[in-house]
Amino acid sequence: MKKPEVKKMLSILKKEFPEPKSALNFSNPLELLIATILSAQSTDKIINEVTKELFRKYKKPEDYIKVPITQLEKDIKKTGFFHNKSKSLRGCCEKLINDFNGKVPDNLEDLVTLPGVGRKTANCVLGNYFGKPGIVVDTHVKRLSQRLGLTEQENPDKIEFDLMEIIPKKEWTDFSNRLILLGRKYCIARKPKCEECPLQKICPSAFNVEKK
DNA sequence: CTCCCGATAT
DNA sequence: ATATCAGGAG
Repeated sequence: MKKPEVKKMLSILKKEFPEPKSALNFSNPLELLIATILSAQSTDKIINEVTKELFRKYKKPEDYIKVPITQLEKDIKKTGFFHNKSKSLRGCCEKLINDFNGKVPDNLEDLVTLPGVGRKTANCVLGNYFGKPGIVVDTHVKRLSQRLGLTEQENPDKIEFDLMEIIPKKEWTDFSNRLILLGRKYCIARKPKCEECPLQKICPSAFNVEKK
C-alpha cells in the first residue's frame, strides 16, 4: 500500500472508530497489565468475565502472592494456558514488589523484563494507560497488516517496526486499537465481511479473501 | 519451532 | 473435527 492510500486508510479508520478504546476492563495500571497478560490466545469477552471476579479479590501485587498457586489457577482457568499464566502473574507481581517499588513501570525496557510480558503486552499498557505511543501487534494487527499490504513480514516484532515506519508516531496506539476493532467487526480471521468493510476499496486482498 | 490449553464459531 | 481467540517462554 502506497503513501496516499495509507493516509486514506487512516482517515477512514478514524471515521469508523472515532474513539478507539481498549475492550479490556481495568481501573488502574496493574489491572490493565494483568488483563493483558491473561488475554493471550483468549477473547476479551472471557477476560472481562474473569477479571470482574479477579480484581474484586486481588487488589495489590501482594494479593497475587499470598494465595496458593492452585487458587490463582482456579481463578483464571477460563482464560486458557492457566498454568503458565498463573506463574506469570505471580512472578510479575513479585518483580513489581522487589524491583519496581510495587508500581507498574512506564517504559518498555522495564516492562518486558516482567514474566509473561512481551512487546505486545508492554506496548498495550504503555499506550492504553501511560499515553505513550506504541504499536500493539496482536493477532488482529498482524492479520490485518498483512491483508492490507502494510507488511510482508510474519514475525510480530518485524511487523511492529514496519508499521512504525508507515504510521505517524502520535497515532500508534489509536491505530492499533482501530485495527483490532476492525478485525473484530469486519476483517474476521475465518470469514471476513469484505462487502461491509469500510476499507474494501483500498484493501489489496478484499476480493480474493471473499471469493476463496 | 514447540508447548501451553479453555471456550467458541464454523 | 478444526481453526481461532488482544502471546510468551524455553
